[in-house]
Amino acid sequence: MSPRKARADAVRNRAAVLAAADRLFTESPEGTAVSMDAIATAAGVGKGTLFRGFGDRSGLIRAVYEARTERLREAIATGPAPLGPGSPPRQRVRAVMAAVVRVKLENSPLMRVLESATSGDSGALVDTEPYRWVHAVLAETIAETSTSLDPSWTAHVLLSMVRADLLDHLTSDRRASEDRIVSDVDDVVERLLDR
Amino acid sequence: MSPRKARADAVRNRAAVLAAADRLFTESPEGTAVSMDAIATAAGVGKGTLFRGFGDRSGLIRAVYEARTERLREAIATGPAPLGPGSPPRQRVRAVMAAVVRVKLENSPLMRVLESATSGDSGALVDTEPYRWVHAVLAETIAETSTSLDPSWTAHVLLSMVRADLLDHLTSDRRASEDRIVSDVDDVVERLLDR
DNA sequence: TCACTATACGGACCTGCGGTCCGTTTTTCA
DNA sequence: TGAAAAACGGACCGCAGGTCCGTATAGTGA
Repeated sequence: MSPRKARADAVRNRAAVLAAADRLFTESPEGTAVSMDAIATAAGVGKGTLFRGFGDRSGLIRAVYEARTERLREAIATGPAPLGPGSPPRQRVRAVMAAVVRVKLENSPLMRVLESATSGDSGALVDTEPYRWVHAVLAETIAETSTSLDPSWTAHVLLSMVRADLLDHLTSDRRASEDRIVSDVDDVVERLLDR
Repeated sequence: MSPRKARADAVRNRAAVLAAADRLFTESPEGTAVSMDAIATAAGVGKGTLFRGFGDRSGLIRAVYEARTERLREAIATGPAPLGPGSPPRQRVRAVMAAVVRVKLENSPLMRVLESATSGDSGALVDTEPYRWVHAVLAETIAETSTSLDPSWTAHVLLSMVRADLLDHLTSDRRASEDRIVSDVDDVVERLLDR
């Protein structure tokens, strides 16, 4: 019944691939595509190994993304206030949004890749597991608030204003600093949760 | 000096290509890619003609998009109230947003293609000419409002909540009707422009 | 320690697509 | 009507995602 312990080389390779992919996505100059071959080569692994381990390109990207955001997800799911579940609703929504903005800005190339990789085929970003998860957390928290808006819709609105491409546009094309963006986002959150 | 009148066949072909592309993008089943070859064949034209006339794939998509939204842009730029420039600011923002939502919902496949085609390479949706144009109109109109929020940022927020993929998600996965979405959008607009 | 088997490996290979190129055809204009 | 300018179209190219299968190797039982 026990399906034999996972092979050591497979585990090693998976880690190597994730590390290489993370590095390439992050370092590759703005708007440069990163091919699967490049990732395989950088990881010192055959292409077959990539596809066996992650299914397809978007699977790999998702895996990298999940590795990068594991800590944040944990902090939100089980951490202390203001991110964790114990916090007062409004504070929590604001804290979560601020954290999301910071993570997206700090990993902007990866986030761009993620968001455009998922929007290509049938599965939109919005149908993605991580999106659904944050959306659910936000919606539940918003529901505990006194706002008269629909919680689910409001959560979508909040998340849509922190899409990676928009954030990127604000930091590059304009003079907006990270703090400024966080503060602008916060303004909108307060508006929407007021009343 | 006068650079010879445009050739009749070129004009005919351009129209045929636009029509074929529009039809294919609109009719192709959810999540099915439409290749340039397919468009060329459907238009009864060689592939070279496509690329000569529109530069590249995203150029073609943009052209189709612009043809489809010409009327709306005109109504906003020079039309009567509530869309046109004469209207009271808050009314105008609300009207523009409602019109945008309706157009996006009615042309959802095309809008999806447009938004993902532009987000692929360096140019994000946000750097696109049509986006910049609506954004400018909204920002200017918002500036005439009594809101304390930053007009440009607010305009970005408004536009981000009507991205095609989100709208699609709301209509398909949930039970949200077109009217419901328009009304939800309107709620947010009012919140943001209040005070 | 030594088979033996399940599992993973890796890179040659396939396919489809965006984009280019250039010999041929059509249109325009004098 | 003839010649030049402009457009045509489809063969062709390179690249990237994804598959396949013969080979290598980690685990397992004796």
